[in-house]
Amino acid sequence: MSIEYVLVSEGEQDEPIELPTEEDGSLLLSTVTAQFAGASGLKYRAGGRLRGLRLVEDRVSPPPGGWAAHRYFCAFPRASAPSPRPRCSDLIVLGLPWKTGEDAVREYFSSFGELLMVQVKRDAKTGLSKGFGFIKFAEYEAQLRALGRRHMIDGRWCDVRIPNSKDGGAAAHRKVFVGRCTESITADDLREYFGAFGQVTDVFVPRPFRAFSFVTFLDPEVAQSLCGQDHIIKGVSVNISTASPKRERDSRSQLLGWGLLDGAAPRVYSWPPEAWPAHSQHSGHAALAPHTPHSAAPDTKPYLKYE
DNA sequence: GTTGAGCGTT
Repeated sequence: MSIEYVLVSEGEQDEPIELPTEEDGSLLLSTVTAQFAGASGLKYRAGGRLRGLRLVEDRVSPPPGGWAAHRYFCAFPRASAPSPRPRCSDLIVLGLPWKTGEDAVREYFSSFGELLMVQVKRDAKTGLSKGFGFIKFAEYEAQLRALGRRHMIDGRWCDVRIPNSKDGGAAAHRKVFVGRCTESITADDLREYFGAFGQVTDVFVPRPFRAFSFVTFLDPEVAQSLCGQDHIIKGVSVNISTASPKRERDSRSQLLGWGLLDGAAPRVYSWPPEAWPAHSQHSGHAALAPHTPHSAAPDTKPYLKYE
């Protein structure tokens, strides 16, 4: 059997390329992938149906009627192939009452799912709790349920977060600094306003009042897209910038982000434009953040977390 | 009044 050329295209609608067969009449998959990187096999349309070609080792066998009877196109591994579920990480529990031990922590969080690990950190000498601990869930869904909402444990609001030591700085790209805040802008205001741009996973408002806040998004691209902009929230023009220490931000890229290097006028954004009567008393957001303490509990912690 | 509390003896 002599070499012949087979018409192969990447997708069914794409322009075909002639690929040479081997002496035995087979077509090497490596010949296919040389032109169509990532292809895992070949298929063709037979009487309205898709039909796959036999593949053994590197050799694709011709269909029963021979290569010339059809045009072929590539099969690719599923992009959304059985995606390995994200693994659970250790989670830090912050703000535990001094009296709370591992038994109470375990009992509380086991309602979210099976726990693989519970620790309450203690002073080595005194044995007294340091007020934080670590947990690990068996199921990622349980981790998602526990993250990003606050937890009332033994009478105190506690936070569950990915430990700083584990997130590799990824959180920084999802977080923005909101400068020029006034005291009238609450965590709920920020969550509602910025929720229009993407899912907000954390809002930090320092207490006592300081003229800034932090807003963390689920999607780092949302956070990055907002950096450098001015927005009007409840009539207040706030400035959004990257959430990193000041001295690390004094760079050309930041100036570019502000639109100050290419001559563009700084823009002021407001979304939605009519949503913020200047003096509205914020209300009715409990449904958005059902676990937010509001005035229900004396809460000395400076920030509110959501979802 | 423009940069956050606290982060793991093994």
